[in-house]
Amino acid sequence: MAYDTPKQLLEKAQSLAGFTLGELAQKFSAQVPQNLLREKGWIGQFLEYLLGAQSASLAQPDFPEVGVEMKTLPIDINGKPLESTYVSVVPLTDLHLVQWQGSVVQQKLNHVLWVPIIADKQTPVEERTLAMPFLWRATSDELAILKNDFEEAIEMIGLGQIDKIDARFGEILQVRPKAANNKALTHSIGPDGEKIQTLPRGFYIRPQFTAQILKNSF
DNA sequence: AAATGATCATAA
DNA sequence: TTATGATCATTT
Repeated sequence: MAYDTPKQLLEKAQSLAGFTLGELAQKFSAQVPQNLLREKGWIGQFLEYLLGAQSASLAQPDFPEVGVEMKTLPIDINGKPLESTYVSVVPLTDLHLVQWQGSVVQQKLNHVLWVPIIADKQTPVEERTLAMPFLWRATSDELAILKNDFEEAIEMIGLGQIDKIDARFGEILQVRPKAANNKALTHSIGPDGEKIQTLPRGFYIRPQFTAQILKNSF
């Protein structure tokens, strides 16, 4: 399944609105996990399957043919986001080669298909309901903040300050651990340009910002 | 309650 | 190992 336009993808996604994950799973003979403890990405992967995403596990948008990234977004009954949104890994080496333009973050956030799911934790996974998906692009103001957050993080890492960055950095885009556990290590560079070991990190969008996106879209 | 840090599954 | 898909769990 390939799409000719973002709108075609949007309409496919919108055709799923109002159904529960259990109903959708039954149609496609999929098994819904009892909880997400051991399958935290199940909902996102199931939606990729339903929409026919092909570029699984590649550092590019889910639907490269139309340039759209799909993100599931858990919300409560009032439409408030329940979690941050993972965007991509944070580059920790060869920072001199990294620019906002062309970065994985920029490419993915250029055009996003948000798929909100009413997913209060007390609701069993199979009873969680898809809300109305919508396409989103950042405004020029939002884009400027995203770019600034990205560039500040990249600059600090380039200066060997990765271990000075915590989740409080970034107005919209934050940097948090993204690893199997807190013993997992990868390479970065230290204050004197030497090779160091550090925890892998990811860029995440703060829930306060996705709340604004939702508010502006409905 | 919100924010930060830790963690789980899977593919290539 | 590093990328994807994220949510869990503890701290503030």
